[in-house]
Amino acid sequence: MRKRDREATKARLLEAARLRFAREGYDATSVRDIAGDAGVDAGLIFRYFGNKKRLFDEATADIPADLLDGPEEELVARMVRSVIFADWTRYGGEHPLVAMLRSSAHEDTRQRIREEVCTTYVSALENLAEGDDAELRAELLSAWLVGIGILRSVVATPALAKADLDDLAPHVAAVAAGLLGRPMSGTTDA
Amino acid sequence: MRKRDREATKARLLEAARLRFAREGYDATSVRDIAGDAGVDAGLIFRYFGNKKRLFDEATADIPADLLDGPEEELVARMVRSVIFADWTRYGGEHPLVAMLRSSAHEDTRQRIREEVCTTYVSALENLAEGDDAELRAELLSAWLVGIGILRSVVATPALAKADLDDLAPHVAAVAAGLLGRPMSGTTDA
Amino acid sequence: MRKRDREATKARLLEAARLRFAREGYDATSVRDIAGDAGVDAGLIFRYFGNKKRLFDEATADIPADLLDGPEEELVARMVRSVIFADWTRYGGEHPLVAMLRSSAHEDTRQRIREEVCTTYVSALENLAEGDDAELRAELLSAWLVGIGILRSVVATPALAKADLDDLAPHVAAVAAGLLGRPMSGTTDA
Amino acid sequence: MRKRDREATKARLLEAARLRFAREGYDATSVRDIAGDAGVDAGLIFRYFGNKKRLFDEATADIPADLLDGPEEELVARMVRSVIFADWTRYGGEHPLVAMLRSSAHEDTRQRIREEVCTTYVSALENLAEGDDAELRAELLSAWLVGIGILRSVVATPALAKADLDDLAPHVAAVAAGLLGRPMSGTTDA
DNA sequence: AATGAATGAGCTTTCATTCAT
DNA sequence: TATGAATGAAAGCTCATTCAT
Repeated sequence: MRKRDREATKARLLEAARLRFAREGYDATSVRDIAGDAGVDAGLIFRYFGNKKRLFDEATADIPADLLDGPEEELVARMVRSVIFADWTRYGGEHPLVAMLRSSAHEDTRQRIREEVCTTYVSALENLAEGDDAELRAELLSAWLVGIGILRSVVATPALAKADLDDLAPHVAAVAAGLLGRPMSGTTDA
Repeated sequence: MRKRDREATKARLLEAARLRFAREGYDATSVRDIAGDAGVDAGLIFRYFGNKKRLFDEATADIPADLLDGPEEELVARMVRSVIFADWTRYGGEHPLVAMLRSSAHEDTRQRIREEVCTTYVSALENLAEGDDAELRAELLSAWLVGIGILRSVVATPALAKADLDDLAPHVAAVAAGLLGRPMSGTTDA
Repeated sequence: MRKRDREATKARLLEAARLRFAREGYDATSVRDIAGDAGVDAGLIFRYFGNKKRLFDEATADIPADLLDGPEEELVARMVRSVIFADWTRYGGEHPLVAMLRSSAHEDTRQRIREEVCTTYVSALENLAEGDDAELRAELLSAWLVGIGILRSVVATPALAKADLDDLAPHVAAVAAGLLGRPMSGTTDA
Repeated sequence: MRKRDREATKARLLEAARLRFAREGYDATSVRDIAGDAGVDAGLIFRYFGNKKRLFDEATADIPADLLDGPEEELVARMVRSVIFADWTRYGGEHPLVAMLRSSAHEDTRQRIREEVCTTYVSALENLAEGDDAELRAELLSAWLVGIGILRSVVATPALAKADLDDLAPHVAAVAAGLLGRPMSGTTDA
């Protein structure tokens, strides 16, 4: 029996859910796993969140988006940092989008990923792209970010897994410039 | 006659397994689904393959690799074509790697994807990259391919979903050149 | 004041319990339903009544019995009126006995129905029956009343569901007379 | 492990289901109870019947109706015999309709009872009733049969519980004649 | 060797009930 | 005392897997 503090318990359940869902995906995670991690009874999940799906939605709902704060030419660099160097401890060390891709068997989840990718990444990049087919180029750049996230944390290829932001900087600059048609910085100030 | 049937049945099971696993992922696919698709009893899966996991491994083992046939400067273009335009009917229309990522909840699968990505894509690209950190650059390019495959078929972002090879050609050339440090073609002959 | 509230809350819980149990039966009614209807926390049910079963017993304990007030020859007519035309709003519009039959899965409840039927209906009718096997005839008449209640409100057969007391009057007189061996009225004064 | 005979197992499950549902009602019966009674695993219920509700429907579907075979004036007597003296061992010793009333919390079941009562009892009796409001009188007689069944086996009132067909014969004749407006026999040949 | 009946563990979810505050 | 957080035992149902025939 726990601290009998509703908000704290909800928070612990969300925390545990985030980690499990991120690491193992929706189907491979049972509500008992999550409740066990949180140290409470599984029944509380249903009392507090209604059902497993809603817990998932709530647990993966808080993708932060402060990407727009800062100089335009550093946007891509900020995105790379966000995708692979930010502290996503709560999502098992991975970017939430990469984590959610684990659960992409369900169309619902795919739709949420799509919206997230489009509103957060593609639309921001689209504004920077010169010329026509800006949307396509923005998506191609987003694809790169997603691919980097996956290769680094899901697949764990050797070089990417141990690279740091400085290692990536020149390549970020090169690819971003090539796709957006304008010079971009590979590093960030922060 | 007996042997024939056995082999034919195994083949049908593998075929069905490939499609189901690709489209719905490992967890969301039941052995009964697969057996049903193949028109045989589920018991045969255990007789022939031992268990579900081994069926999965066998079903996803045949990623073909004729990528090296052809001019070097078209390698990346061939890879893009392979990732998103080849006829992966047997894998539900997606590249096998993308399909396998659906089932990446299990470390086993991740390992297999890693091996595949490294031996087939990274190593081939590494040979083309000039200068040091060739491996990292090869991985970054592989990441792009993987990301494109995912955004196109899993996430289905609008522009990528309807792009064809010609739309991508100039961007392929630009990015590949930027990362590999040498001029690359965006199209293929074939 | 404290006591007042406690009593008022108990009363509201009993009220809500009566309706739910009557309409949906014991098993299909949850203590949270009842507490919700009464606007209080479910815990109070256990504080006040001990457990669900005792709440049920208490909620269904007050079957009124003013059937004996009035002329003897109108007794059966009064019973019919009581069974199907009285205002059993508190029991979901049905006679409490019919409502309790919904919960007759438990022997306890059956016993309580038996006592109620025997003390309230059978014994009153037995006094009116001429000749021997008076008890049997009284029970047969009680059976009719129960059957009418059930067909009317549980099963909802078409003719009975829309009949009023006048439609039934001649048949009540005929059957009562046939079973009791003496002339009975089919209508009541009230 | 049992005899590995699908039909025999299905039959045993239906048998066990009939008894449990009849005695305890739908809600109070668990699929594990039924499977336990039948000596097999509960999973088979879902394999063979789909779900609990369909098992219930199938288990209670076989209400026989040979009531029309025989002389018209003995119809009511045959019905009484059917309701309370036939060997309903498979339904826990009660007439299936009475047994189904235990599960009348669900509108589905009520509807099935209504149809059964109307097509089997009311319509047969309606043909015998003279004059107008024949339907109402047929329903009133059906109500009596239902009431008798309930008082005898659910409530178990003393006189009815130990009566035999001969004890009831004169009363059957009297009530049937009173409601149908024509002489009826209280006994049957068979 | 092949079929499909049977199994049992585990899933999400509900519910009566307890107990800390 | 009263609130509501927490619990644990079931419930219906699915699934990979085994094994008699």
